[in-house]
Amino acid sequence: MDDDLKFETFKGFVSLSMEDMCREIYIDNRERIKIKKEGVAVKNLVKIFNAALSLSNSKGFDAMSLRDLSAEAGLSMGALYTYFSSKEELLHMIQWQSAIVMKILLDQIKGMEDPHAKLKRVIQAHLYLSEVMQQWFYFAYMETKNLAKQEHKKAIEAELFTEKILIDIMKEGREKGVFNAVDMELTGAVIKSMLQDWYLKRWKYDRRKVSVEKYAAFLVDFVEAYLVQPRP
Amino acid sequence: MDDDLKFETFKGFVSLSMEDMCREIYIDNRERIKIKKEGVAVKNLVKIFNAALSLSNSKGFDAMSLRDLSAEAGLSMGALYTYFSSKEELLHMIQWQSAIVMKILLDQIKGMEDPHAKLKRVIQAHLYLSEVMQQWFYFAYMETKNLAKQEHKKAIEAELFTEKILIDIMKEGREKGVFNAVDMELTGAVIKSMLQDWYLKRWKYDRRKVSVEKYAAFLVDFVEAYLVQPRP
DNA sequence: GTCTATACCAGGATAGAC
DNA sequence: GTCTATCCTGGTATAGAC
Repeated sequence: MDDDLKFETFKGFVSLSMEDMCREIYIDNRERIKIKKEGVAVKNLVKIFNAALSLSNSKGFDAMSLRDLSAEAGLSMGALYTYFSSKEELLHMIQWQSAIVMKILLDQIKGMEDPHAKLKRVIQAHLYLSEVMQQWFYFAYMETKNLAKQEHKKAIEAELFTEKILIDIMKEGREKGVFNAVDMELTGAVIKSMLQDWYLKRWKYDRRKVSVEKYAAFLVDFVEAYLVQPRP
Repeated sequence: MDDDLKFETFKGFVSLSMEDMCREIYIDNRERIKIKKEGVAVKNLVKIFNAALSLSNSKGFDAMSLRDLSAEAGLSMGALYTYFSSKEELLHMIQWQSAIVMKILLDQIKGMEDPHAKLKRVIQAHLYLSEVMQQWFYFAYMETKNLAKQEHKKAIEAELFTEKILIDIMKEGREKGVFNAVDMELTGAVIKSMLQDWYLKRWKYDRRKVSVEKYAAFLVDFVEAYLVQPRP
């Protein structure tokens, strides 16, 4: 099956480690960040974002005090403020990154023809992406409500964007006669919810020792059963 | 179809309005609450919980200050503290209620024999329940992380409890030979995630004008397709 | 039973030494 | 570039008048 994407392969060609992310954040915010040596800045940003994600994902961004953050990151309060000018700015920096990454999804299905293969690929890519960046995805989901109105709207659009990709694939499959006629909006919505479950309930899948590849294979089966079932 | 439960019917025999909930909370906490006239107490609890759910569901429980709450509920700070003795106690009072309600689910499938009917009923009942108590379910999901360790554990058990119900139905169906052999843990997990999506993404389903009955019918179809598909 | 006034502290943010 | 010391707002909580 050449439409099958392995997790290891995927990890090989995306550069999304904590350091990759922090370097990108640094470059995007060169003017605002007071530290000018890239090496120093990236090293500290890694500490800051690791600490920030870990703390806010366990107790909530709002409940995380900057003193907590300072202790966990091993930097003083003063040092923190050379990387962002307010707690809210920190929130936006984190939120922003996870949104940007979505474009990777689109790349993954470019040039594919077969709707079955395309559906499978988008499910795999979404899960693999959220596996590599679990903390970022979890944060983005849980802290949406804390965003300012405009940013909040953008987050909602990001969710609908993924659904749109799914719906387009279903439409194509319908036109080519390989999928059933179904309510595509609802189908897209529930697929999305099952994709999200993977990064929202890691405690559950970890405990049960379900790998991301297994979950992906299951999900593809599950969805295909509905899309190609023989109808009476 | 006599296994079909209408939303209106369901609403008729559950008593879960805001006033019902607050009366129950009052009775459960008679000693702690300083106000002794039931009529007065329930009236104010309605105001308090309405305000608390609305505020915390839009900005997060932690971000909601008691000054906010006081203004929204139309009661002074002093008055608030006659109903609970700390913000944390308020959190627990809210969290506790939504857990208790779960037992209604079990009642709903008692005495049913056919696995198909049972599955349908549990999906409908779960969705209807979360429809009537949307704010409570949303709160319980989003604020789990703020709970003390022990309470947090209880919340997780509640999630696994619902899955257990689903898994038991699948087992029964498997034994009776009416369902396929599937990975029941994974299937239970994704059904749960789709049930949760209904109360977590109300903005989406409202916007698309999807009724709870329509969503329920869709979900039943979707799941059945997987459980009874002809296998090669 | 309810309010106002106030105590007290934690949190975000910054100035200035090193 | 980083730290310590400090400012001050806004949060939780309570005392005591009505």
